[in-house]
Amino acid sequence: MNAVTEKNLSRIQREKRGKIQKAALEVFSEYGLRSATLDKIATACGLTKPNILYYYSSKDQIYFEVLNGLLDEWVAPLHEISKEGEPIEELLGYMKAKLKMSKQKPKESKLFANEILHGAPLMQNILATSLRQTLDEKVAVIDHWVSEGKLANVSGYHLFFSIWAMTQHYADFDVQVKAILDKNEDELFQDAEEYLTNLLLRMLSLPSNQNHSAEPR
Amino acid sequence: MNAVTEKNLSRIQREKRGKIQKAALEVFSEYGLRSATLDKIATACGLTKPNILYYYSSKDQIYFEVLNGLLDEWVAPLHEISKEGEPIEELLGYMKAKLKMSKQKPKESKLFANEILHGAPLMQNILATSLRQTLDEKVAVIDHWVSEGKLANVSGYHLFFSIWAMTQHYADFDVQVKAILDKNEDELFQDAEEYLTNLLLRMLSLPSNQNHSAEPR
DNA sequence: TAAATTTTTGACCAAATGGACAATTTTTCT
DNA sequence: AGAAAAATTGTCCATTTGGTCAAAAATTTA
Repeated sequence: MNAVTEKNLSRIQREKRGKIQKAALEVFSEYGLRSATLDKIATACGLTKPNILYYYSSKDQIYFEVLNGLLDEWVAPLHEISKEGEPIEELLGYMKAKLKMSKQKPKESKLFANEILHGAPLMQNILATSLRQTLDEKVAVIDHWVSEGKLANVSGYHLFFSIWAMTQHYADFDVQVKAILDKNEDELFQDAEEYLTNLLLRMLSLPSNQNHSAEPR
Repeated sequence: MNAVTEKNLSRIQREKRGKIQKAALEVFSEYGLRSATLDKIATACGLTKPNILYYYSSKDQIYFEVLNGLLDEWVAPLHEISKEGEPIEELLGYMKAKLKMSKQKPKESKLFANEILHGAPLMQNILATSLRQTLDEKVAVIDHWVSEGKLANVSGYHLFFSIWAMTQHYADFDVQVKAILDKNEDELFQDAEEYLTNLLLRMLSLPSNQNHSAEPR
């Protein structure tokens, strides 16, 4: 396998495919698969429509590539949760990583949100196998921590659901959030982090364990 | 004003418009505004496309009517939060009302989610005025409760964001939830309610206030 | 029951859009 | 430089789809 560069692509191939994917992310995240048009993507990346179709065989394929290209990155923070770490620290770290992604990658977040919202036709399989397996493992870690008395007794699955929901909310529903709060983005996410840190600390700490060592500002 | 029936519509008018709106909700919530077609709506309600356009002047108008028709119902639980009530009880009640809506009206939830996800072109104004005002009032109530020492010190705005996010997650991302958990819907929402009740209790109770009277199962 | 009104529909149109393709231009290789 | 390969584009096409319209059918009214 002559693997000089990723997948044996020429310089031009790599550049153009990169441009297309970047533009496609913009357009797909704003409009969704169906409402996005090749012309919009073409304009966004300064190529012509037939030129785009020279690099990707169809609009659907571009969408698929973009989605898949982001998947690993999207799930990565989950893998960082370490059995060996201090439970609450690990989970706070996970929340913060997810919140950071909402701030820095809102388009990606919206792309996934839209896909799942409409039945995840391209991801259902991955959700039910890969993601599920990873999550099962992490929930087992949480159960272990709970049984060891290091964490309040909570459902690991629902804990993850709520962390996902609350952090992604700031990206996916940013229009609503910004319609209600005037703060600039930095302030907003700063406040959100404080709020969520406090929330998790209170929810996950054992009643006895006077471990309320929230970072002082 | 001859207001015998709603807006002076004949029986046929009322029936057909109702059918169309119901079918439109199905189709729009599944596909979104752009991907939904009049033909799909027509099939879903057993009418022909021109017949639908006899009752509504355009596809956009149907969408607008459906969205607007649901708005009040959607915000209603917020108004139920009473200044006079017991703080934690009021907020738990709100969460439960929202969770119930996720269970019983997932299509409506998805419709709103999709609209906001794509910039809320038809609702931005309402979000920034009506919803914002209502929320400001309720946040003032929360601030009041906090200042009176009846509630732990939390940001009212972020509290509402997180309640929205966590409850709607079970409707909007049901595909993902169901790919990970095998439970049937009743069990799932029962577990979610327990989890969220516990979460809010722990987050909102004052440290001193040994008010952990979670409902025993 | 006959006229007037409302409702329904088949046929049709124009715009939008994903995609095909042959011809041309640019780049790479020898 | 010149041939070969890769990249780019203008043009075109078929399908989808929102919407029109005149005629027909059904309902209401007088």
